[in-house]
Amino acid sequence: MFNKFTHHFRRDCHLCRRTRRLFSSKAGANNQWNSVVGLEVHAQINTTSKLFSGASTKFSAPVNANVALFDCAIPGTLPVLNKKCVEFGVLTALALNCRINPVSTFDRKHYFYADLPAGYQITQQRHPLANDGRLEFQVFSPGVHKAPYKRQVRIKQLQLEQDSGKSLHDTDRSLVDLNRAGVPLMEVVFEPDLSDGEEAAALVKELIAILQRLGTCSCKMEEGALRVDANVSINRQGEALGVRTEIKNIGSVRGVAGAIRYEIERQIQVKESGGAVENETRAWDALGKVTVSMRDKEQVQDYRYMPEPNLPPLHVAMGPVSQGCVSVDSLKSSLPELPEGTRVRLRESSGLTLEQSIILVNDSSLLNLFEDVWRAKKIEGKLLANLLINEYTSILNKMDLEPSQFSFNSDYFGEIAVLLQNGEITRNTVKLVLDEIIQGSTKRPLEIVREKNWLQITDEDALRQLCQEALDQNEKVVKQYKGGKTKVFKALLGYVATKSKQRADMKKCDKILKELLNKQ
RNA sequence: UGGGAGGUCGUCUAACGGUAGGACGGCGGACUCUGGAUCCGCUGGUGGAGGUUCGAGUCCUCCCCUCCCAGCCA
Repeated sequence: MFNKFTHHFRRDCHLCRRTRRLFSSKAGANNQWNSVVGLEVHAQINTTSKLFSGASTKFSAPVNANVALFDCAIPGTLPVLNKKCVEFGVLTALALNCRINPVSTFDRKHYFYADLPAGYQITQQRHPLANDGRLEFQVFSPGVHKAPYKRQVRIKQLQLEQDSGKSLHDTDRSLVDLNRAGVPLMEVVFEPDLSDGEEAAALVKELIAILQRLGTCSCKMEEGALRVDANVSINRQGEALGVRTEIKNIGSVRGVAGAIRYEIERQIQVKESGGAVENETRAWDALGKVTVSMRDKEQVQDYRYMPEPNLPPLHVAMGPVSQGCVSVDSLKSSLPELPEGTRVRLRESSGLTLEQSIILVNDSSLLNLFEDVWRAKKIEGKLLANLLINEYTSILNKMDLEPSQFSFNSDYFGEIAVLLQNGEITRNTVKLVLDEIIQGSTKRPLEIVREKNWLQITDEDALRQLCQEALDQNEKVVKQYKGGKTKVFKALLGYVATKSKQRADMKKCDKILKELLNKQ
């Protein structure tokens, strides 16, 4: 079930350098180790008010501005469950193919810390909102894995819980900000079905894409709206699973891959040198690119779980009669198309490649533009996708714009694509026309092309004339070519391209030039 | 981690998307020759993987690395 862990040596990889250094005295090859990775994801639910109080969840509010009496545990205050949180939780669980539990319950998880005024966190330990999901995702990391491949991970459970407050440590004192206390959280617990950091990062990316499509979480990791903890262990092929460590403080998708990659290597080194991996919590240090043991988490603490007496069991309606409960059926029917569904559809009905479908789904602006043009014009999908991914993105980059910051007229874009598809303009001209329009021209592409005389030159005689001129004007290069240095052929083509102002049909020129050279 | 700037022979530095050049170093040779001089020749490079293109150092995606500024570390 688990893939063999292999890490390909790269000279410029710091990890490889480190590994090689530490292994230098050992004959240890690391390729007989399996690595097993599981994730726990905390996602803040995208509601305007908190899980059990009416306080705002706004991120950048002044310190302690979003605190209801309940949030600071004033005696006598009671929790009131936010229905929206349940709906979003169920919606998310459905998207993750979970089994929704008709009845779930809340528990108190006790621990002592300054930013937890009640002394306990309300969570769903014993009977969570949903169980037993599964998610398929593509692992696409060019430069690490050659080709994209598919992976499936099981979801153990999805539960609702409160976020804690935040402590700010000064040099001589600590301050507490309770704005985050009670913010709704969905905790998604994945089964350890992954085998390396790249897969884990790909899973997090897919989860982010899904949550954003559903609108149930902003997924801004830099704001802590989505936090990932990873469990990592290694074992020899065929043997029992190893002792696992838990990694916290992973602040980015890249960090997910980096932290797990490092931790696997670290555990291999520990075991290869005769040591034992400890069951401990480690923190990812993104600067030093290492995981370090968190001393304060050394003692296993007893959370003293107990049922939350102030909240009744949570019922959700499974059938057609909802009786005021959250209705699973109606949420199910409101599920939008999920990212993987879009990718499959793009491949099957528009003929895109796997990579094209992944890139478009990663950017909703590009995707929308693609869909609009695709619906309106008869254009080959691959050609259109490449145009968007390469030429269009290139121009936006040059202007320092994100795709979402510019709204390109899809009608005009379609016209450009048709012009290219029909061979009326060259790919170089496509960029020029795109540029004109982004710079503010409101004319139709066809009009621009006509006005500027940018139509492609395909006439054989005209091209032959251009090619002959290239030979006549570049005797030295021709001599080099005849002498066997055939790569100078590019220089001759370049002459033609420049002379024609990039309007020549270069495929034809390539053929004609070769003919002329062989004739001489 | 975020924002900014970068990554081409060992080093420095060029190449509207069209033959990857030059300088220094290194190696070899020449100069009737001991010069730390001069000249000639050779050596050697696009951080990585995919993609677009007739053609990629240059365009697209992702990854890696370096520098600057600001953070973070219940």
